[in-house]
Amino acid sequence: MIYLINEEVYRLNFFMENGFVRKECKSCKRHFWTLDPDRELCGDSPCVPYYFIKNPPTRRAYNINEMREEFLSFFEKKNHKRIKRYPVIARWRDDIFFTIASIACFQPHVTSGEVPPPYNPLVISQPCIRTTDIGNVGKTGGRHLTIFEMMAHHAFSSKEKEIYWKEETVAYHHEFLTKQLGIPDDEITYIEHWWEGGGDAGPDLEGIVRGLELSTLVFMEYRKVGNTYEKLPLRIVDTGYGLERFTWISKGSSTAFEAIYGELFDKFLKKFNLEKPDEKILCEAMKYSGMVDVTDSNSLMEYKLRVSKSLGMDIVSIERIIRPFEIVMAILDHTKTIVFMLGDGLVPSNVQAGYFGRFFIRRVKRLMDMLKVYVPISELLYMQLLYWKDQFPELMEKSDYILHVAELEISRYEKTIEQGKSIISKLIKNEEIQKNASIPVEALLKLYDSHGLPPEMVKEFAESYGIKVEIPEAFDAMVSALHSSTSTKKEEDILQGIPSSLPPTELVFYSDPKLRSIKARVLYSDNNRVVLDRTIFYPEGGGQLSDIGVMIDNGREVKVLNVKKSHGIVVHFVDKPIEIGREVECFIDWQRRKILSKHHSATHILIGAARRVLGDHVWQHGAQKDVDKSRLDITHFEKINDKQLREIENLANKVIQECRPIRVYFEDRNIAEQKFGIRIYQGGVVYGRKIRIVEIEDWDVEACGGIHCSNTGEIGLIKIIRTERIQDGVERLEFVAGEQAIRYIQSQEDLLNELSKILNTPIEHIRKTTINLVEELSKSRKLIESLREKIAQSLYSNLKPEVINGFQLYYGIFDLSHEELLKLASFIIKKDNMSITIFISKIDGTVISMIGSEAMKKGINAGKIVSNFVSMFGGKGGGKQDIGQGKIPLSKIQEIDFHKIKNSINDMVIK
RNA sequence: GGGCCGGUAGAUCAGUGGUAGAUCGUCCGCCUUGCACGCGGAAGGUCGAGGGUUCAAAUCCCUCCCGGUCCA
Repeated sequence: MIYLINEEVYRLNFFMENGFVRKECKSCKRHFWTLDPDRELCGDSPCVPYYFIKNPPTRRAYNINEMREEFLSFFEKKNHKRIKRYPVIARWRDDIFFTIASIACFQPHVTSGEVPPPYNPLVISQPCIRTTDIGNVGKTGGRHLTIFEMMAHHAFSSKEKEIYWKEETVAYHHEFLTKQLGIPDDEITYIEHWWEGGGDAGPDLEGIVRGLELSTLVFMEYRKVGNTYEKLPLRIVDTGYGLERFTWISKGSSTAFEAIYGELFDKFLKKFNLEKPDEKILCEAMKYSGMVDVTDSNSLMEYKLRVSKSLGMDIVSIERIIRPFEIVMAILDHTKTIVFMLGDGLVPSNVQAGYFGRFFIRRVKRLMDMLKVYVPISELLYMQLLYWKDQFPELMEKSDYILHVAELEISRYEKTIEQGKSIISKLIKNEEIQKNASIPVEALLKLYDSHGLPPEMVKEFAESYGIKVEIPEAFDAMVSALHSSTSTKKEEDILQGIPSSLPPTELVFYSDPKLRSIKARVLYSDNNRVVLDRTIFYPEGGGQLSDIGVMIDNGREVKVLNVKKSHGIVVHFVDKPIEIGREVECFIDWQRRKILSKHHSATHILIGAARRVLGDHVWQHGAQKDVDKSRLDITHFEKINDKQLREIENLANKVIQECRPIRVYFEDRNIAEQKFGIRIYQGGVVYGRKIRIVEIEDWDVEACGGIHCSNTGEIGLIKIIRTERIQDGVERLEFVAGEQAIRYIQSQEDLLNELSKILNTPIEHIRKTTINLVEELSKSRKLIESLREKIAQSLYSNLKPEVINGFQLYYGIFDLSHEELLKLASFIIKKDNMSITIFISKIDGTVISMIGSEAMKKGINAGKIVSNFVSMFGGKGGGKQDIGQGKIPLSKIQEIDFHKIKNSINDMVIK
């Protein structure tokens, strides 16, 4: 729906009064505003090459720190409040993993109008991570980066309060570029554009200088609803000034990376033993790199030809010179991304945001492999940390964690690849594959899906063994087809059929959490649901189970089985209906409530303890508070060892013994964030202007809707009962608290007592006794084995075979076990290759037959001998040619007539 | 959250219902001035745990534990 876009929205007084003219670009047909009436092109790449290279338009060169400061202090002077950066991991959002723009820090709560911005107007330089362009990083000289800083000034205007809007925004922008940086005003073009993102939309202007888009000035005022746009309650100035691009243009260096990383770039080159390519080649290559549409191979070829022509060199030679340099740029970019991700507490994992941490680390490793260099990744990351330490000191504080975890990831990756190679070499021994000398697609899919081996790696490895591998175009689609059956379960609508006119339920469990009973009026009821005007029943939420209890309706007891909340309405699930309009008396199961609140408070204590023991990267990943036991999932990069577990447990119990107060209160969202930081969102995304804070004094603060104890002392005791790794990077702690902890310890004690009785030894000796027992068992096994050999030997010498047609028939009923008979038979057939044996155990009716190698060649079949035999005596059994086993009922043993057996074997021999 | 693959000797793994194996490593012996190689021999196993099916389970079924991996 483009009806909102007309040139009027861009026709600013600022342009009119300052002599700008509106033109259409001859190349891309976009409209733009300029002070140069003769200009025909918009000035953006790909319509023009970068012509700031070796030709910067600014008054002077800035390094990245200087440029950031220049921007922030400029807007401070214009009455903007400078605010601190947000983490690159967007934990306050449930729709994105990373902070992708400065405005992302304020979505959705501020942009929706629900929560006021922390300051208004404000200025920020926000590090952002975008993974979509990862494949292009390095190839475009710096147009694509996975991590960049978005400098921005934001103003949030409402009907009540106007801050500023388009005119001032463009004026500020223009003043910053011209007066502050010294860019000639006729070199700046403003391209008209329409912006949409995250459901919001509005017109925007892109600020372009010498082929480089420096900034985007978005005027957010619509929300996209279906196919139409609705006015937002706020009008938001959402600007984005690319710090790296401003720095680049001010230096006029051949690539942005030289501008961003300065001497770090040279250090990386030195580390990899690479020379910087000839400046002339580099400049020429990068000048046109902005004109490449990386998704279009024609455009790429065109670009190569153009560079080749202008340098008078062939494409291959240029590639050979430029390619390693491009890879180093990608490594520079990715290692910075890794430092920020890990520094902001990301734990690499196979899921969600953590997956990207792993992905980037593995990618750096692969890039180094392409360069055929090996430098420990931790060295590169440390160089990044040193480079950024003055600007982002908080990252250096996390250096131990960052370096350790990155190396850990590398070693995991190497292990996967190593194992992968052995899996592939085994696979290619397969006959079918040898015959066709190629690996089929299904196998390729399986290698990736089950073993994580990228098809490119399989191809490279298999082809070194002469096995061809063809990777189908649709490989990714085929992978997702493998998982197509995955169903996303829909959340059932608990309010279905309930009139929407009902008022929100008054939540008495918050205002008076100690109340055990209350009278309330029934506003709605059907067969299994009741809605009241007010309730003390805590609904399921925040990982805490609901209260249960009863409602008394005029002496009649109605059971409350479960309670849920949706859109402010608390729905009680009950076992029978109640007449609407009745007043009922509610009683909650107080014992259960007490245990649940203990478990909930214990969860908060534990996460505080885990963070102190394991590190700041520990975040709650999920939690469930049940009656019997509870569990807390936390992010951590390796298995929690016993010592750490004890430390966490001890620390948690220390907090309990200190009887710290637990305060629960509602707080303004901005104030809470400023006071306690993003860390309060352990339990996930929380909505609303006022949020409910649960604060354990000097220990843990979280935004949480649960019911808690008022003092840590009430919990009494926390016992962690086990840990489990539920996925990479996420550890589950199962624990019990209060009475449940005591009960647990008692049951452990019962177990020990029982063991003590069984082993007939005091508890202190159980350990040693068990060790002895296991050793004894092992020794006995060996002894039995050797005795069986001996029995077989001695029995053999006493056995006299009967000769039938040249075969030696050994038979008999013995007081021996199954295993002993096996030994005996196997001993005989090794000595006598014309032997046929058939033995029966008097102990359990086992029948064993084995035959010598020559007898086998003559067609005797031990399996058949046994099956014939057992069928005669009502047993079961069978086997292969060389061995048969079976069983007959013990009662039949006295009926055994060996003549019959001999006859049946005779039949077999004659056949 | 939903799949898939795997767990057998110290290590790497083979073993599709019928006597638990191979290679490397270890130890002993031979050969050798010595070492490496070579030759001969030996030790080394709760077949991840528990339950079930079966005359018979490393093997089939169920539950659990551990590791790897993919998708959302």
